[in-house]
Amino acid sequence: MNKKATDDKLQQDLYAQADAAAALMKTLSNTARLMILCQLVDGEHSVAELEKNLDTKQPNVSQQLARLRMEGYVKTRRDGRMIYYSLADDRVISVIQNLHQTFCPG
Amino acid sequence: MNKKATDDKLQQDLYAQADAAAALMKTLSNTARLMILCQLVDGEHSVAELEKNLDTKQPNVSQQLARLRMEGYVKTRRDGRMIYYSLADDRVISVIQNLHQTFCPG
DNA sequence: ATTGCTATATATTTAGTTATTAAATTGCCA
DNA sequence: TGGCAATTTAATAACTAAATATATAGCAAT
Repeated sequence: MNKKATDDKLQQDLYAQADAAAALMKTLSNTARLMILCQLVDGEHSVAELEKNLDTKQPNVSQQLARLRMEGYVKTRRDGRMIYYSLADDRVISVIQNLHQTFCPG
Repeated sequence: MNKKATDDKLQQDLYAQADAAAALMKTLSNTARLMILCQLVDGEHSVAELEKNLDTKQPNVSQQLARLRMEGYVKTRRDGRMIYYSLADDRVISVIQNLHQTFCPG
């Protein structure tokens, strides 16, 4: 593989990583989703618990949770009629913790 | 101030910070914008330099730069006919560096 | 002054997102 | 099995962003 080809491969990887990062950023770009993930950093919560700390109605919470599920950022566990959500992606934890330090210092 | 009022105030601050963080996430949720900001972490660059490493056309780069300017995340310096961009917000640097560690480890 | 390059702006079309209301599941318990 | 509670799904309306093409403006050299 010559120099140019190596460069192209590095560029491709860079784009792939940038796309992945941008996709995560898009997921975090909604206040409700961001706060859901924040709450999940310290462990699992039921939908009702999550909803309590959000300024939006329950079906919207559910819609955002559905998106987070589909994207693989959270996983669920059913116990009776309650559904408990928890984080399923280490990168999310890293980014959320960094955001907390950056935006809520002290 | 009673307990409830204190709680409300904390909640308000939390929402305000969450909104600010979500707004930054939205800005970073576009691959072109994200890569522009990545490039600026190690110092200022002209539009032409930035464009070279992007997989999009010039008007789009310009459009994204305009948005970054408007949001106060970058500042510009003119030298002749070139305009040099650099970062203007410390929180962006923090988040980008964290993303780099998270998505481009090693 | 006009050619060419760099940078930015505008317009249009297309696509995606968000929040809301209403209706539908799913599981528990009397 | 009838009813309530928790959650999801569906449908829609209002908003926001994207890409593309095209146009404008500043500067610099010949």
